[in-house]
Amino acid sequence: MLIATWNVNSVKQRLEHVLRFLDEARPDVLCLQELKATDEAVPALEIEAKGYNLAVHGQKAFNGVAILSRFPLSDIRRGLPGDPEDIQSRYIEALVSAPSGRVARVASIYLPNGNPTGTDKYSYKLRWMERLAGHAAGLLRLEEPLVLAGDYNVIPDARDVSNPEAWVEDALFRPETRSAFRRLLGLGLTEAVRACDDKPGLYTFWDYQAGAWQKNKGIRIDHLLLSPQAADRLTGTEIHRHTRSWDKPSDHVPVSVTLDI
DNA sequence: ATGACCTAACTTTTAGGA
Repeated sequence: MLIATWNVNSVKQRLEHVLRFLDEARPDVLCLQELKATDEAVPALEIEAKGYNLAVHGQKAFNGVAILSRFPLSDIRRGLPGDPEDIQSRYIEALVSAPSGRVARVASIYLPNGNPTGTDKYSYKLRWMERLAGHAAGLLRLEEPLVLAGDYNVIPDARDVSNPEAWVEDALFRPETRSAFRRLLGLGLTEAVRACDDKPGLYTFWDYQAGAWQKNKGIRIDHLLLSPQAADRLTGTEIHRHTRSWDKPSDHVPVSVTLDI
């Protein structure tokens, strides 16, 4: 089972890119973030015409997440539990049933950016990460293949950024942020890309500004976290960097895992 | 070169992103 995640920075602006990726990579499941569209505004017919089922948690103008799947979806949950006041659409999960009869539970996550630090935006990010840890702990007790995929807005390590000195005060790289990410891993989750490759300079995002792509000034912030039952079946990962050179690209590229499910 | 972008919206400027 090939499971991919991609922050598309507007699903309406990026529809042709999404359809092209579905044709090229043939993912069984694709998690999308930053739809920047309401449920009704997501181009469902075009996606379904490619043979995908669609579960959406949209929002006007900002945020918005979705799960696309070639296999049936059930147990769809919209919104991260833990704060009834939180109306931002940043979390959706579903149970994917493969033809083999095996299942995988998959979540599409758009973790808050948190900048600037020292504001309520940063405390919201840290609170959101604590809520995610609480929810993940519950999911792990199900002891099933689980993939928490998305834009975490976390640079886990200095080797995941081209110029770490410039990022030390940034909400994506601050010690508290990285510590919260490590706590998530400490629950028993495996970060898929690092389970397969420890090279520095694996990036998933390059800013639109200042020629970041041309200079390869990237950061790695899009991750797939696996339960033990998923990690046991991990056979490979891929960062689909070539999509960053497409015309009018997203600033993020897709990342995928292959699981023997 | 302390430069340089992109998106949505009750749009012609502002907020949010990372």
